[in-house]
Amino acid sequence: MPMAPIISKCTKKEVNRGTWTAEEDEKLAKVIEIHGPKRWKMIAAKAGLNRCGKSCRLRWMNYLRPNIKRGNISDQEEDLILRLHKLLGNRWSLIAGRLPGRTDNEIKNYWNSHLSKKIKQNEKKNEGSAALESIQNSKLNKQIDGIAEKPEEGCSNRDTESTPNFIGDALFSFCNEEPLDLGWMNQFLQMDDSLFSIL
DNA sequence: AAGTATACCAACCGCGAGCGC
DNA sequence: GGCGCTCGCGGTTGGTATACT
Repeated sequence: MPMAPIISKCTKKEVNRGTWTAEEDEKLAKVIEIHGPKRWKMIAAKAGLNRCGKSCRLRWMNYLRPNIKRGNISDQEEDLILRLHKLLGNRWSLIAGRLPGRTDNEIKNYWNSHLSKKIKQNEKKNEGSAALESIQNSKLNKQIDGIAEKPEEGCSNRDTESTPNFIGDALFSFCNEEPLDLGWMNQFLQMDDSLFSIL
């Protein structure tokens, strides 16, 4: 019978909860600078924060980490979220991995507060599954207009036949690459329609 | 101006996977 | 193999800001 220690569940009564203060952020950042973003329990202790490791990790991942982009999700990012969600479902961390500077929490919040409503509205309007397509296509058309036909450099040596292996491979590769610029996004937007048709 | 509803987002919670002992 | 610990993920909650009546 697994009996996890109370402390690991962040339920210790005397642990701080709620919004982080600037002072706490500063302390946490300093410790992470020295020890790196791992061993969160140790980091929480070293920082002298009355927080559990889990809370420290979350704060770092969603707020303090370098290169975090906040707010103003662009049309292009929104479209990418819609498409990746269609491919991956609620795999927020995977989706966030394709959006440089965005966190899984932010994407999840954005989805729950904006996109899910939008989709529901459109489903009502269009009566069914064609709704999502219409949102995506209207946006996609705007983008595709500007996309050059030639493939991105660096992908030219791939076997581009649409075999199931290639698709799985491609998806896997997209999910594991370092975040790229709009070139990647365009490449993805060009090819994921073929993924959908086969999947 | 005051009260209420809604939107947004930061943070918490529970769970499962991976790892070392 | 069992156990404890750490980490990461996705769902949910709660506080605050803003809009509306």
